[in-house]
Amino acid sequence: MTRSSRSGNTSAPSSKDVALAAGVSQKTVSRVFNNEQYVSADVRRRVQAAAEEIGYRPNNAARALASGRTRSIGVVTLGTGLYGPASLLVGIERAVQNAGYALRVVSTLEGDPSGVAGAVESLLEQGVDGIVLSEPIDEGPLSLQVDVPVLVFGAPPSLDAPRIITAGVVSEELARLATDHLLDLGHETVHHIAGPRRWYAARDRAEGWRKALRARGAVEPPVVDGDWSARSGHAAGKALAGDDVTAVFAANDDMAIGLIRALLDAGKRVPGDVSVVGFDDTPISAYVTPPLTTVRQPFDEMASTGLRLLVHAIEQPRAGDLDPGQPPIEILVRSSTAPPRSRTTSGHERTAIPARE
Amino acid sequence: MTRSSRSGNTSAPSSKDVALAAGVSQKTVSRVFNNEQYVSADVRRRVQAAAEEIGYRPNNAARALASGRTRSIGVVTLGTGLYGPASLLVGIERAVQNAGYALRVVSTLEGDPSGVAGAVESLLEQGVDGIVLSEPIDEGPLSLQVDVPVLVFGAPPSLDAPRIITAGVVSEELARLATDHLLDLGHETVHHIAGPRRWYAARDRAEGWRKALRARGAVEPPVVDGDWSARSGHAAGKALAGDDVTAVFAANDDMAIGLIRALLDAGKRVPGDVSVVGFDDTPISAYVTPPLTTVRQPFDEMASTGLRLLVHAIEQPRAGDLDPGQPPIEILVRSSTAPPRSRTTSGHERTAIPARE
DNA sequence: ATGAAAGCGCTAACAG
DNA sequence: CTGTTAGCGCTTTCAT
Repeated sequence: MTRSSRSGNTSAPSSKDVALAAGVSQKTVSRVFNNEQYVSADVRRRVQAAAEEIGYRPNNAARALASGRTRSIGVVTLGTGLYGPASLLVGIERAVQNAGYALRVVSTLEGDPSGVAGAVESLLEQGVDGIVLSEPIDEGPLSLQVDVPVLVFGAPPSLDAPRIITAGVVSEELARLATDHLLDLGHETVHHIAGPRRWYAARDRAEGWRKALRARGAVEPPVVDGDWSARSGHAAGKALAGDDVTAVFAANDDMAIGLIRALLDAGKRVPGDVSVVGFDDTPISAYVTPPLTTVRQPFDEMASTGLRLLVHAIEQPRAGDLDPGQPPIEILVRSSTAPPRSRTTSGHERTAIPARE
Repeated sequence: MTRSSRSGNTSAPSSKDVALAAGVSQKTVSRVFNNEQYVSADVRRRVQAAAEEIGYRPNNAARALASGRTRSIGVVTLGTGLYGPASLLVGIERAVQNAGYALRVVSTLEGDPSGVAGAVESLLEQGVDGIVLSEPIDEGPLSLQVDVPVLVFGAPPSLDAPRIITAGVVSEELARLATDHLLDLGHETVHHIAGPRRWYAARDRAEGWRKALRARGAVEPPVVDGDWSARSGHAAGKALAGDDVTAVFAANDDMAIGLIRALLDAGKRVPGDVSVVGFDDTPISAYVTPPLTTVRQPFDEMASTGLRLLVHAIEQPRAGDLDPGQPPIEILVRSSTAPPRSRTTSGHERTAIPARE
């Protein structure tokens, strides 16, 4: 507990110090701290006691240098507070720790062209056993020579790595689910407020929406572009409020909320005049006015599944890839969606919507 | 086994390989990559070309081992998607990178008693030059022997470190600002929906609210406990809707939104019958119904200022502490607050409750 | 079941 | 301006 202050202000104790104190060789200390076999219980105890006594902490830099492995995973993420990326990062954090790895994070800035390549480069210098690319924006093809496995959320970029794993891309299916819900309620078609086109997620969601419309032979209204912000949803709403729009699928909840705000300001009722579906199931979406029908991405599932695959690729370099499985997806039907007014008598009071699926 | 034979399939190239290729000593390569002076421009160019040519990347583990420094900073954060902690983490990420350091993250789980100590321990093993404790929950006193400077957001825990820096705690002032705003509008008193008491931020906000009330001699209604979620704000709203409440300060925007939902459901109008102020300025707060009056924490400022101090402590161990300065704070007045409906301004003054401190 | 020796790739002193 | 010589604290390999 107490460090000898007087004589040895000589940096942190090393395994050699522990060995000396325990009366064993340095290698034996190493064995104990790596849980290797062939150490007698007695020696193990002595070493542990000595280590505790002098406050020994293994030095990971030395470990990494000698072994070539760091037991750490690096993640490249967009440095933004947006709900999707942030939630995924939280899931990755947890999954990395659960797997017994340390986490190094490098964040990129939207609009920085060399961002992703530089971020990967920096992780490689730091030394990581695997990389998670949670970079939602298409910054063009990367050509990187990476010597560790890479887990990619979003579209796989062109990079040269021993193993590339793609995980949990469900935006398209969720968008179909959302659009189908509105169509099922009887709306003739569904408008779409999309995210920025450079985002993979925005493209996937628009694509899912488009496919749902086509499958029913519904007309495909022009996409309204947003930037994920409530502000942009609000602007889109002002544009849409004049038309005879009855149903809108917004590519995230924030835009849906801005949209609803604009609709209400324009004297429309939601869902009386216009039904709205969001995307994300942000924590407040059930409590806004009206409570928002939305779809939920299984971030934790995506992160833990993805990480399982990545760790497998790290630890069994020659084995085949595991089956990623299919993450569960769901739609949360709340009060922002209803059949179009023409099909009901009174549209504006809080009507209970039969969940249909 | 010798490395770097012509076959080239032997692990990564080292600075020795670069030296060989450039016809200089290994030390000179090191000089170039550390931007040391006293390297002729010509040699510098040759080394850089050779490095590029053979795809050399410095090995940070070796660097760290030899120098005792890692140029990395570790952060302990609560593994949650909550707006506050997540926003602060984003700010820290950016600030750490701007300072030229790498970032290691360890997240803790709410309710895990040994979490923070274990997290710090793990960072110390990984090797970091400084630590950021962005742990919003009071898990009781820590007694840790840490040998690097520590930057703390929230209350300083009891730990033994060469330098402890506390940064940007402005919750209390912001809470006063929020409460004063309602009082200034003419409300007799202000109710408060608080966060969980184990959170420093919750306590600070409740304290700011309390001080504002006392300063005016307003009665201090019992605190309503929430858990930051819109759901809990909703529950609090149901409880409050029966009483003759005219003004509420919620400790975050999510609870404010849940509260408003409950108030509206109970037939109250906001701000007609009840004024509500939130806390955080979440991105959607301007677009909910009604647009929410709220206060904003300057996360980016807090992070960059804190980090400046931390880096200073790392790089100038013997210099005094820098002046943290005061982060700017502001209230965003939107449409959820108004004067009380019956400005009857009864002549009877309420007696100030005796201050207990 | 334990130990000795030899580096991992780099930086830290010193030379020159 | 450039090179030489030692390690940093650990894992590896090979003995015992």
